[in-house]
Amino acid sequence: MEKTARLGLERVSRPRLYEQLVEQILAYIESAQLKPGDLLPAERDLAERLGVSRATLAQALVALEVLGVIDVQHGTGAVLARRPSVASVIKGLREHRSRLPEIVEARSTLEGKLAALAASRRTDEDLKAIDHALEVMATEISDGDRGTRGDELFHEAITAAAHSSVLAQLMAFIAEMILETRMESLGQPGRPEQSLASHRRIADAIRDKDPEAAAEAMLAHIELVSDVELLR
Amino acid sequence: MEKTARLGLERVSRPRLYEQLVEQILAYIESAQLKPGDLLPAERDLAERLGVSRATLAQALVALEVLGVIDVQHGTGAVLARRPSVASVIKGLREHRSRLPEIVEARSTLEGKLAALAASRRTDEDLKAIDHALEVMATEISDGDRGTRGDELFHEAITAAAHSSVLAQLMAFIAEMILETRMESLGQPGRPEQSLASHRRIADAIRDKDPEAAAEAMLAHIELVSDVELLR
DNA sequence: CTGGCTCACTGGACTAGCCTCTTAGACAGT
DNA sequence: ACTGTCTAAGAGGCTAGTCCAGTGAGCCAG
Repeated sequence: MEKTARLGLERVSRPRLYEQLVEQILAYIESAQLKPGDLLPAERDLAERLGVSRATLAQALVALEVLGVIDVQHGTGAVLARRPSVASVIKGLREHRSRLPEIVEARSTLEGKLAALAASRRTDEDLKAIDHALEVMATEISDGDRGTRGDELFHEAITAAAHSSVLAQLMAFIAEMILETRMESLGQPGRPEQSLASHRRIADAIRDKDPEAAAEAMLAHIELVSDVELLR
Repeated sequence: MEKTARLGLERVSRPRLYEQLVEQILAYIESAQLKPGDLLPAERDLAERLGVSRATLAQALVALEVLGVIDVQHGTGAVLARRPSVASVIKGLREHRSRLPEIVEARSTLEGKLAALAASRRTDEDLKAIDHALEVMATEISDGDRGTRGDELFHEAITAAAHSSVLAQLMAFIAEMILETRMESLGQPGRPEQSLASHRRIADAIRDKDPEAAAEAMLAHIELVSDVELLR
């Protein structure tokens, strides 16, 4: 991955049929004004209408099930999940590919909280991992690199130190969004030295077990990084 | 759905083969110490080892792809996604089914922010939807109900009023978790009248476009509701 | 009216086969 | 030797056909 990413290239992942089907079915649900609890057409029927085999349609249905859009019941059919919002949100995300400000907003909300939790829950091992990340970043920068690996490690260490698997999963979600929207740079520091300095402030607050200062430092850090990114 | 849910019953969704396969493959990845970038065994091979057909295995792979665990490439194979953390987090969640405190924590973090955003971004239509939810809840309560539908509407209206699809999706994620962990009650008010009153405080702060008061009121509300739930 | 049975319909899963894509290695030509 | 081209093996993508297993409406006997 490293080389291709560095070159800005990315293996073009050919479209899979089931992915198209997901889109089409989502569109159908909306156009047909289907409400939660309603049934999708029978598999054999749908497959014929969409011009694909049942096996492929089955894949699309699995995807929709994992996404939480439908609930497939043996003998009954595919019923729309009680939360239609999920479908529309996913559709919305696919459409305008979540704009940058919203992602920054979500990220700062979560990471602010994570920093505060890390300050109150960190163990000595957590702190060691955080310090290690700082060292890695410092070494990278002195080598002329941008310190992206250290940056990544740092945020991962803080997430781990917060000891909240739910919030951690939400962060993983956002990280995925950032990748998907091809805004990898968002996770990277603008001016390396400046970024490292604000990392140190965060780490110090966590070391001192000061939740408010940690949250504040994290918010300032994200604002700094994001501002720089927005200028491009 | 309504009737069965009210009775605490739930249609036992028969296990699907592909779901078991997802678990097995996840376990295999861990046991085989596979790292990001590594390849899973070939489909034909894996299918034979697991004793299923390729078509079924393909469904499991689609599920893993949607979950962000792997990336299937035509002609090459299924490669582990660069973020193995996602897999382990998902696995962890499945195992200990995220304890209540963590979910409350995540929910209050997000909803506090959502309330603040709603206060600064709400349109008149948003406010109308919020007031409508309050009315529904009031009607339900005076009818002797617990006002769950109104409660749901209220939180949905606030999420919508915040105008942040990213945060909205994260909330949808948590809502799903709550459902999956069969802690539906978490989303419901403890003492209906008390809950309604704190909803009104939140709504007033949003009406006045006071972000800080809105966030504070929301946090107080969630604390109230959660405390009640924890006593059981 | 009730209980039990049947049958049409739904999804679940498998098999066999053919297509396209990727890649390593053989084999030329330089 | 190096380099470019070609080929074949092996990977996933997709289809068609078949059979199995739940679901539920409707019929019919008690």
